[in-house]
Amino acid sequence: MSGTRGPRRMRSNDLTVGEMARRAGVAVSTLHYYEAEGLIQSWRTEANHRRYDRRELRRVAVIRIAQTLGIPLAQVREVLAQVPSGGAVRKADWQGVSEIWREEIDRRMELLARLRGQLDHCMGCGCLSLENCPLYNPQDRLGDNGSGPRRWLGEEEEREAPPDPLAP
Amino acid sequence: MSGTRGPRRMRSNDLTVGEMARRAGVAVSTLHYYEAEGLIQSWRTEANHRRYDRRELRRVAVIRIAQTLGIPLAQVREVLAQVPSGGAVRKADWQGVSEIWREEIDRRMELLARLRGQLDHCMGCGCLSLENCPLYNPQDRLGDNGSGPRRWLGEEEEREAPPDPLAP
DNA sequence: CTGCTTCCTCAAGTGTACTTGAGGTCAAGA
DNA sequence: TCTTGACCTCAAGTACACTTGAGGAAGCAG
Repeated sequence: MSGTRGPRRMRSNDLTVGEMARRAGVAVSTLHYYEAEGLIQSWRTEANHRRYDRRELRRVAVIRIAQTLGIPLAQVREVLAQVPSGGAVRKADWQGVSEIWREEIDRRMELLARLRGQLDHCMGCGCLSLENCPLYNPQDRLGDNGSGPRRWLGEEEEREAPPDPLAP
Repeated sequence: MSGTRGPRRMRSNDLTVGEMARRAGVAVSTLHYYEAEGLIQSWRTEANHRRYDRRELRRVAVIRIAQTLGIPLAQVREVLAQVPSGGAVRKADWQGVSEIWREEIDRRMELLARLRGQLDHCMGCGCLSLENCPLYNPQDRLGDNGSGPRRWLGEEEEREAPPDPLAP
């Protein structure tokens, strides 16, 4: 009756991986992964099954938001490190996270706005074919740092602080 | 004098890979890669060296813009396919691209704005800990399609059109 | 007790976007 | 002539964010 799919709980109201996965909208394997990466935490039952404090859901939500923004997990981890996983989570902690994220969002919105401007200007007038277009010749080199894919401008800026290649 | 670093050109004013790389702000290997992926084109000298029409620079610029936005190369390829690589490039072609991109940018800006709103609301009031938060429980499943990483919402939307998990 | 589902671990695979390295060609300058 | 630097190809490596698969244990329903 009260348990069409209310499974294997039988003790606290903590969540199983399956429940977490359903509720957070991610795969079970993703939660395993996040845990292995130190982004979320769980305790184990005697049978070695994971149990999650409901507050971990909040963390997963935040991680997902960040992913939507294209923010790498390493950065997410740093930010989340400010909010202790177990124990007394203060609202202020989350508000701190919110503010950091807001800045990130603002930064990206600004970038998008600038990009749109560039598109309108450069494409509209054809100046992309000329050398003085800021998109055309952003920095005279950008492509020789590090291995693997580079995600978004934030990363480059940290390495050698090359002024924003898309600056007006 | 006029050629402190004006190298191996000796015929047309087309660009070598090295020149392209410098001007576009990418690594030579990246240009090789883009070419292999069908995003840009070159012709070869007798020595089998690549030469690029200057217009290819425009393409690289566009690709880079798209990358900044996190748009996968596959999508970029589709869009660029509208603009023939060699031959008569009409300004209208590029304006078409510009418009598609603009939509993309607008979409993303809207998403960012909504995310910011969610952060302010959910984090500020703590509703992420409740089940009726749209971020908290986006779709009840999202994590079981396809392999590999999923980049951004656009991809999911195409697969099964799950209504935007971040809709208000 | 059988069957089903959920869970566990660990290793390996996947997709995207590149980079790195080995081994070699080609042309111009000291 | 020798060396240097730019170029070539092709295979393999790398980073990120996961997923898949093998092999097995736990727990509840009938």
